[in-house]
Amino acid sequence: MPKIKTSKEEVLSKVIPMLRTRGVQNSSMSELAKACGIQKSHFYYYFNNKEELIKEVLSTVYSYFKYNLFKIIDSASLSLPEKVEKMKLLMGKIFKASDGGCIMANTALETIHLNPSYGKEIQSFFTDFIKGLQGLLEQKYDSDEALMLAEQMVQDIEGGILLTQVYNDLKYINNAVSRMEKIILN
Amino acid sequence: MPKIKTSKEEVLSKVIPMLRTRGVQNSSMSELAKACGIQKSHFYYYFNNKEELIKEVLSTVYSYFKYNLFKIIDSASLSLPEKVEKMKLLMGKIFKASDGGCIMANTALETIHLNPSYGKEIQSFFTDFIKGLQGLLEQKYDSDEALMLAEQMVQDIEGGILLTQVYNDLKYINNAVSRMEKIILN
DNA sequence: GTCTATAGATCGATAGAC
DNA sequence: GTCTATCGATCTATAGAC
Repeated sequence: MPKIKTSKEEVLSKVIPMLRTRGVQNSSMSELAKACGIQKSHFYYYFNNKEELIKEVLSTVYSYFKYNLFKIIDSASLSLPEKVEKMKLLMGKIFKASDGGCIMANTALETIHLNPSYGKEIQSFFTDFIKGLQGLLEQKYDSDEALMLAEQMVQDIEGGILLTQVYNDLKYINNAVSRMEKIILN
Repeated sequence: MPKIKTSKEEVLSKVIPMLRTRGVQNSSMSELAKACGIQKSHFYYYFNNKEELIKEVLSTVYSYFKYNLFKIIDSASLSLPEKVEKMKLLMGKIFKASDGGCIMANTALETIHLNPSYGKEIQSFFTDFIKGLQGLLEQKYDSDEALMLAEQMVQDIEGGILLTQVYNDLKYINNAVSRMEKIILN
């Protein structure tokens, strides 16, 4: 029997798009395992239970987002338009609308009133998202106004992700991103 | 056992807040029945299956929203500020953030990639929501710009409902509503 | 592969209104 | 005696977990 090593990272990367489209409650451990090409029992070798799996998924997404976001924002070499362009690419990766939208928003709405244990990661994600945009805006606006605008942008984008899925039409998320770009670049 | 008549409407009204907070998948027929003070089996006297129950819930919410929305928008006797004020009240009823936010958005994100049968009602809801706001805006903007602004408002509000739940802080939805008010009233 | 709990769903029975 | 609202018991499938 050849031992093919499946890494935890590999499992997580296969599980994330599944959870993003199907949601937490609608994804059974069996389905998730099958999507990874492993036995369900092997899943419990990596994760003690489903809740732990979800937590690791959320913290994986969060870490990835946070690292790349601040790499852009804090870069000394990038111009503002270049930063905006890279932000758009990053958001495109995180918010695959055709693929279920924003896993943070989806998980928040699905679980927040039932299992608060995911709340910390979700809050951190949105806090950093807002902070990142605020940072870009502070080149042209004072701190308070930058914060308010950043919050508005995140709301616009998340609402756009919702409508994009409801109507299966990318224009809503695209419009939100255009508005963001226009305000940041003046 | 005495014969106490429970109406379908009564059942729906008790089930709606439950579904709004807990979501579709997280609300079992037993729990829903218990919340109504009836046996699970009696639920199937009113609804053939869970899917039918959810459909009736969504169409109840949609009908209520649609009727009241256009009663405000199309009123000949109300001034624009009065209309905005009444809109705010209506939205407050539909989007009880402390009670789970927007059942249409929640259900959309939870089910859209799994059970498209709820899609029609959800789309109609958002279409009317946008149309209503567009109607108010057309007193001051041309039709195209009014539509774009209305879409932006809905996205801002829905994103605000999300953040309000994530942070348990009403400021996000309140800010979105303030922005809406300001733009409509100039 | 097996455990246990629970999901959605169905059935038959019963108590009263007509 | 039938019709209507209700309940308790039960079935089958599948969930998470080991």
